[in-house]
Amino acid sequence: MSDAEDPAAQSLRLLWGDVGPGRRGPKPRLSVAEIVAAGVAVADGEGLEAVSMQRVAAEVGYTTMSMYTYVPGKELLLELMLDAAVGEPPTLSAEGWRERVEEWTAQVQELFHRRPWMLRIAMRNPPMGPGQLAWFDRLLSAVLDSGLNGPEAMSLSMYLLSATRELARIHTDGAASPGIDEYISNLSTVVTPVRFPALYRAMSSDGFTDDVDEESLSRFGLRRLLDGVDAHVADGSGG
Amino acid sequence: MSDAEDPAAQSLRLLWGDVGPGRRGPKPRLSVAEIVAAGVAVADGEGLEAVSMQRVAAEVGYTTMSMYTYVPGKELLLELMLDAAVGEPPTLSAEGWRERVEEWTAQVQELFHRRPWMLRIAMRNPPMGPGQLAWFDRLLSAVLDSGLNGPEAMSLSMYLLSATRELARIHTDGAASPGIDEYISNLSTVVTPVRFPALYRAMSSDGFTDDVDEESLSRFGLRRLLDGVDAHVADGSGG
DNA sequence: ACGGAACTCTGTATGTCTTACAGTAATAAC
DNA sequence: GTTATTACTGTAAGACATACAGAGTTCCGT
Repeated sequence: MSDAEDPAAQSLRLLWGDVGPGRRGPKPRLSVAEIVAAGVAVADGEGLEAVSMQRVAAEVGYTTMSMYTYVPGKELLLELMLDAAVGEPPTLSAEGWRERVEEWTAQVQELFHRRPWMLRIAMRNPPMGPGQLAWFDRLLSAVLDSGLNGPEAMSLSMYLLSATRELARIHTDGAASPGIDEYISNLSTVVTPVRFPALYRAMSSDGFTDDVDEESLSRFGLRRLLDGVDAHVADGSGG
Repeated sequence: MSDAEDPAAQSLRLLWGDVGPGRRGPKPRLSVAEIVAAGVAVADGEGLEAVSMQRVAAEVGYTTMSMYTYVPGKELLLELMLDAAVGEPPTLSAEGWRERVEEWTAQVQELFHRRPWMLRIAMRNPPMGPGQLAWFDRLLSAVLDSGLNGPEAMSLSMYLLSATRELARIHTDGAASPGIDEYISNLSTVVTPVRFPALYRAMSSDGFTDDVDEESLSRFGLRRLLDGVDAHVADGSGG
């Protein structure tokens, strides 16, 4: 950590845990992993806003500045937390590829609900550490089984992940804020047929409930997406 | 702005521009709109990180604290900026509903590329001011023309918007950070067939280029989603 | 064995940030 | 014209990231 180093390279090295052996000074009494775990614990317990260098340092029992021995700054710490927080990727037990994709989706949703702070880390660099890649690999595996080729499966997996992630963010936005119900009902006051015709039409149609829960919202889109994959595969190869 | 007020109600009132007439003190020399516009200008020119109360105040030519006369805090200012920054919703000129959805998607992408800071505002409350709703209404209108019913069209529009937004975020993550190419090539070092089998398979298949551009990435997913809609509509009503 | 390089950890300090609070001036209601 | 209400200013408090210098620790080369 002494030499000036490309931030991207630094990010990679820390994410993938290269240590570099045979170092001269005193034995480190801490580790990057411990610090990252402490950060995750703070975020879990008190929210992302409570994660400060001082708070994390207090958590591990060292001074604030000693954190900088292990991690070059807060931003990278957050990246590392993100990758650590995903945990072990799920094992998909369902039979068909479709079912496995749905199973995967349910698992990420569960993760995002358990750790909503993951959805609110503002980053400037593309992270994709080992943890996130492992999850992504599981999804991609299921999607590849549909018969899509490599780039297609990649695109589709990214699309699916993106939608799921952002929907979870929107959902947890609402869950945390009080008065959300009031908010929505106030909103319907303002949705007039002249100003927002489509919205008005959709909201006054049969079977529209005010509270659109994430589960059903996400499911319909996902099903259509997978239907589209089926159609594409049937069209392209089988006939 | 004197009384204690529900933050959600405050949010709504400011987003929808209720002023409340007949006030007693001196005439306001500024307006919420001016302040928000200044914030947007700063974010456009110098990035979201440069947006501080002091910087915005300097932009409009008043003291930092005078901002708090109009806006209760920074977080709400960012919400207002988000809703203002979308601008006028696009007019969709294409014929078929599919083409109009694709046209809409291209327009949001353009918007997100032009103002990437919109994708990095961390919020705790659901915003959905008039600006965002207007955009959403246009999308929903096109989707409704497919034949989906209200809740279905709503779900699908949310799904589509979410995917598009998150893909844009990922893309602009990469675009801003230097050494991204190096990053990716380093990454492929670490993708071994034993650790990430699906990823390895997908990446070594034919026609895989290292740089997956957002355009094609997003397009494939979108097309499958719309195919799925076609299938669903044909299945449900027409026969 | 020993000098010094390299490293860990601490304490202090600086600059930036949000925002609370008190004060001053202006305006409209009564 | 008195008074409540509001706009705006100045100061300052408290949180925060992090630069820097120093003290102590360990290992390498000699």
